Amino acid sequence: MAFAVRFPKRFEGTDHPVVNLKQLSALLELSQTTVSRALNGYPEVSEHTRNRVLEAAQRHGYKPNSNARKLATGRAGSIGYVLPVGRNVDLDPHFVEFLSGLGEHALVREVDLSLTPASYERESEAYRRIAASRSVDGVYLSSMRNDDQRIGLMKKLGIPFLAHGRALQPAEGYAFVDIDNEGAFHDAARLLLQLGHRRLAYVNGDTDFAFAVHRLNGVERAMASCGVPLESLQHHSAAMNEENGYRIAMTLFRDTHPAQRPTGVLSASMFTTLGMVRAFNQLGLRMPDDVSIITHDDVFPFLKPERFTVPLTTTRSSIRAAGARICERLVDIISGVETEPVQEIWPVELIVRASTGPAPAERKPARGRAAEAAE
Amino acid sequence: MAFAVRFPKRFEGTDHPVVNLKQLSALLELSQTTVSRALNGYPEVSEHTRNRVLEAAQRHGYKPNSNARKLATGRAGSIGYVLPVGRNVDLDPHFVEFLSGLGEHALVREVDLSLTPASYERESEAYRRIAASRSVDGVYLSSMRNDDQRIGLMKKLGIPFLAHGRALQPAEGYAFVDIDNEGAFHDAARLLLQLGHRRLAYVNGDTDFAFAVHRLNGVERAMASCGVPLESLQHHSAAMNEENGYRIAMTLFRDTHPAQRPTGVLSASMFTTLGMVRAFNQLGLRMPDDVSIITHDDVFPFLKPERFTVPLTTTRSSIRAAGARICERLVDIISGVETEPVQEIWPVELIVRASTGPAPAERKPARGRAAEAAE
DNA sequence: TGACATCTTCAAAGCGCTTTGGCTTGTGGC
DNA sequence: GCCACAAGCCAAAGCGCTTTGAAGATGTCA
Repeated sequence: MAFAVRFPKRFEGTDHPVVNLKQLSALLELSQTTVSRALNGYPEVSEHTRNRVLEAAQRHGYKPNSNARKLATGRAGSIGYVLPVGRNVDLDPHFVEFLSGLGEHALVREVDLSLTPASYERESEAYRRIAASRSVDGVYLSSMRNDDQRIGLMKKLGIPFLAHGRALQPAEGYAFVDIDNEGAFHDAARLLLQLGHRRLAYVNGDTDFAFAVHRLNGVERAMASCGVPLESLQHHSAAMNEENGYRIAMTLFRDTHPAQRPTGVLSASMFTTLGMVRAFNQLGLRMPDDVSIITHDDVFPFLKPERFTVPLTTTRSSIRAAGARICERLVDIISGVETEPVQEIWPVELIVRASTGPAPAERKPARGRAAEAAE
Repeated sequence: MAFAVRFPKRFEGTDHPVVNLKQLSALLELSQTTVSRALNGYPEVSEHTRNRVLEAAQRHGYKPNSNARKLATGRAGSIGYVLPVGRNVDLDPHFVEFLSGLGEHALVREVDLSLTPASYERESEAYRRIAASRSVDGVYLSSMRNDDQRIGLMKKLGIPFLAHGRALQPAEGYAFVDIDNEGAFHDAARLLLQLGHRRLAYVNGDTDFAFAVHRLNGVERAMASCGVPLESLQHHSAAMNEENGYRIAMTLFRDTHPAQRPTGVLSASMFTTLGMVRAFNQLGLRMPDDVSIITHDDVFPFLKPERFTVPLTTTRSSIRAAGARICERLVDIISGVETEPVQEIWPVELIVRASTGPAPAERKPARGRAAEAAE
């Protein structure tokens, strides 16, 4: 409640002459009202006066004190995000891309982004504080969980919000921007099935998160409609990093009986795939001859699927674009432009590159290969 | 100056009963003064009263309005960062790790982080606005350039600040946290030289940034003290991503006369190295037999040097730890605990793994190999 | 007992802006 | 000539908090 640290009043040694509204209006021999209105574009001030005011403001470098303005208007001019922190909490590396997109639009709309750190356990407390202290005009949520508590909380607290992603069940009454994870992985799985793959593996993210469940649903739908038994899917769920990708690939390909090994793999992230490819190299498995792989790509400029030794087939959706869109819509929601909660689901492209190909020894149950690999 | 968007007054439909100081003090039949003091830990209020107040505040869910508090105190309770945005601007992926560290400490100190987006060209304008609008108590700077203009600007504007990294020349009169880039790359280069490597390459980041120059200095110092001519260093400078790593490795190893090819390589980032390793695989070069490589590792949990097929020798420094430290010191600077600008330079560990080994054909000027490779 | 210090509490004055309601002035219609 | 109306401007009242200066209550000492 109290600041944990006592800050001194004002910046130290700021001799920089900061002119405020009162002084500016005195200089102009106008009332504060008129000056304020002139600056904020209200109509009840003459063009002549407005120009005088704008010129003077420019010349004296007048900038309204943001805190006073926030107090007077009740608007913060910023959007909030509760940043999950903790010694063992890793932010998604795609967050920088998301931020880039968000920031790009925030620049246009002249809003700031306020990050409130909170441990997962005390998350709801952070939202309560945000609501009560009115420090932001609205928040966006991300990493939506299956039964995300935050949606109800936001409604209860009356905080305008927009979700990046959506919870599992009844997606009612709240606004979100999501991608068609189900469709993307359906299409990806279907491609593998069409190529003759019958033993599929899916290296998924944490299924506490709704996107992971949606994707799994997509895979299963594709399998069902091809008449492939769902039990044949080797599904692994873990944090999406290089390490787990490698580990799971080793489990799937080194520690599994040859006849059980998948020939087609779906991977939830580029980092996961990085680890899997390392495992493939180590095991001497070639793409796509021995194994086909399709990865979801959030578009990360530092690691591009087309730059892999074997360019990767991917389902692609730019998370940067999502960031920009979320900023745009959240501002619309806050400013009352968007009145009914819109639920936006983006289609996802399936981009075929060299990492996918026909299933090996399609018709005959892979005898030669299996024997060879068993050794 | 005006909000680009008109926000409605207050959150919509907030029926959530927000109790303010006035109401709380009325309930308690105390003055606002006393309640405020009780909550903020001032001594001039009796224990009994303080307890009553705290209990009532708790019960009614009182949270001070942050904007009012900011206005009254002149303190923002948050630290700022100007986020570089633009269609072609990519944030450093390590930023998420930095943020994690910063956030962890921000949680302890109860400060928020406010990101103000700005294009590179209008950066200084953003700082001016921050200064005039008093929206944050201080800022941190990162990606320091050789002759960074922001240092002078911060001083002129009177914004308390702390730099992550430092500018090149006279590092006087401002506070920073930096790592010993010079020493790190000196040590790394020296190791390669001690292993007999005589043709070194350094795939550096953009030399507009001071860290890149410091590192280059380190490499050159090591070479000089081993009596290796500086001209022999193949120095490439580019954005640190997979793509450039691959491209430059191809230039160095495929497009260069065998006798000129480096045997020891220094790489500025893990992403760069990812691309180089891809090139090595493609060219059939083995680490460390054909080429030794040392990479700088900021510690990125999604991509670990020890998880490469050939575990990488690295210079290591946790950027997450830097984030936490920067938050800590910035708050100290703001609150007046740190009075003189402290310049902190962290040592960097050199961690030897399998990607470094003796130079191939050390004594005899690599005849067999060269001929072979030439083919 | 009076003078004085100490402990609690309070009323009121900001912080710098926005916004309400009202006051002048000028214009046009009748 | 009078009224209605719009345009342009202003004084003052907030927004919800902190903090100053002062006052009342209580205790202490000579």
